[in-house]
Amino acid sequence: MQELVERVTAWFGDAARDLPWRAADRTPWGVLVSEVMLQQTPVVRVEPVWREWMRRWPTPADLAAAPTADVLRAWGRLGYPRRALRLADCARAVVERHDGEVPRDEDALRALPGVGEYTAAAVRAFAFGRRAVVVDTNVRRVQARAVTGVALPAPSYTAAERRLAASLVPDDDATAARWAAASMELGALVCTARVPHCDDCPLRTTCAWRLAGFPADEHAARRRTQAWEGTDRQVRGRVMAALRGAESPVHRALLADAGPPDQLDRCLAGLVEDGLAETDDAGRYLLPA
DNA sequence: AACTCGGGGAC
DNA sequence: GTCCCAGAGTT
Repeated sequence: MQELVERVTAWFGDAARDLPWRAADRTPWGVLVSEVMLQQTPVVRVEPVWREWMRRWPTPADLAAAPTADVLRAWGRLGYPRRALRLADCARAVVERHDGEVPRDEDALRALPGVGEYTAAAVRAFAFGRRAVVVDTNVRRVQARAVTGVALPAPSYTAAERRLAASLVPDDDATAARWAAASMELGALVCTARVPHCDDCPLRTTCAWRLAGFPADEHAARRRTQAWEGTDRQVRGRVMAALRGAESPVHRALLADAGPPDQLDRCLAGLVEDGLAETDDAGRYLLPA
């Protein structure tokens, strides 16, 4: 085994966080739910929502039968609520296509709503203990620094990164699955984006970025922070927060604080189009049944 | 390849 | 105010 893998997996033995979707009594469905919730959302915010979600809907069949309004309220403020719709669609697909059991086959996983390249690989590794090339934002950063010797990976995932990641994955299932969890954990806890904790890193003596003298990020100029103030996403978020909190359908006039009239209309139409909201016969807005 | 899609905590 | 977070789907 490569020394890189050995050092990181050994470190993981002591440093691994005690997360509920890693517990001995975890289920493949619980792992899948956690992965969807964790898409672009930090662990600390997901954990309490995941616990309540799994208590309420422990199996795909349970979630498949839940009203959309309940699903969206339970999703709460995790963000990107379309993920909640896809997760419910995913539960129905698991029930219909796979007799209620999360499939182990990578192609079958990828065919599920809300499951892309990363999530399919993560479920393979973490739910079933199988070999998979699991590359998230943490792994990209760890290999960019430790192997390639640059401060941060390119803005978008490249074929070269995928090839490098594949070359690092150990051959046997158990070690590969452990490497996947360990390399992600290193990026999340030590090899962090803003202020890396190199003194605590198991790779501090071999890290290519460190040995090169911590060269600056070459892509810094091209990274554009996503605008937020005044965007449709902000307005949509305000509308969804209002609908989640409402006990009865909401008249458009009561949503006027969410944004300027034209933008509000556009966002309302978009939310209806996305299946995140609907209107009653009086033209008021509510979460879908 | 570029774009859209939330929300909040750390700095 | 800026950055970043276990990405996916659409165009």
